[in-house]
Amino acid sequence: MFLGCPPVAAPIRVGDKWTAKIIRCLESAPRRFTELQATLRGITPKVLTESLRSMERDGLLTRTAYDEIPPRVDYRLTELGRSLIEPMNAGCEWSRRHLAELMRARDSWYESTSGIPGRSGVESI
Amino acid sequence: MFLGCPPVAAPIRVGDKWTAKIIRCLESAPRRFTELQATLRGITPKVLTESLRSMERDGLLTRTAYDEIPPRVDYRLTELGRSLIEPMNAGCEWSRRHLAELMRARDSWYESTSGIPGRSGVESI
DNA sequence: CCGAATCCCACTCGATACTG
DNA sequence: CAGTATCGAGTGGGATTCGG
Repeated sequence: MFLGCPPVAAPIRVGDKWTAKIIRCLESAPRRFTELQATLRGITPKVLTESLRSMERDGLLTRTAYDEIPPRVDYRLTELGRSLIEPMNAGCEWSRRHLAELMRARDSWYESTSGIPGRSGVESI
Repeated sequence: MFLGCPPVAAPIRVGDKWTAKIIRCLESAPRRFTELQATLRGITPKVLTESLRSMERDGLLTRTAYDEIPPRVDYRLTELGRSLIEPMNAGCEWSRRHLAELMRARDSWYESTSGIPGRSGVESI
């Protein structure tokens, strides 16, 4: 039925917990590991490393290690990574316009069913 | 640092495995449970039910049960759900333009590192 | 400073079988 | 037809500790 419809890698790639935030964090300038960790409050080094490696693998950012003591590494967006900002902004714009309505729907659902909280949270980036 | 930046519910909501596909499936007309199940090849009744309930809870679609025998239920997008198509299309457009580049980066990463496959697959909708 | 190693939990998703 | 019940695998993410 949807044969020929395009793949939709972007929401999947960006829909995880940290990728979008990392891109926002690198939008204006390259950052060092510790800067990212400080900005992304709550991320552990392991998860930050995994996320950065995964994004590097997909060509969204580059990792540059300087041979100094103490060691220094910085991460910067590639053009490919930067190009994701546009669809991300489309998602943000949707949230700006419609998130309140979604939250209202969710609240009235819980009122009427006394249900337990479900999936799909809301994150700020 | 990013205080005041808008929440980004859309990629999170749509970034799961089935939500985007369900929206595409309901884009042109309401569908019954079995129609959805047939179109979304591979989804199990349990997961389809969970997804639909979760989307109903968030006001993305409505569920209508008709008191007939055999039972009949249909699902249709709300205006809120329909409004998600626009940012979804932005993600699709990004994939159309850049997915090949991402896959190339991923391939050359594996060539150079003999690494094991990582996260973030690619889905067609 | 920038991670790697290890352990662990929660949660999503799927397979299978059953029902009003 | 439209689900529900149960079980289980896989994975993303987190806590903690250790190393170059």
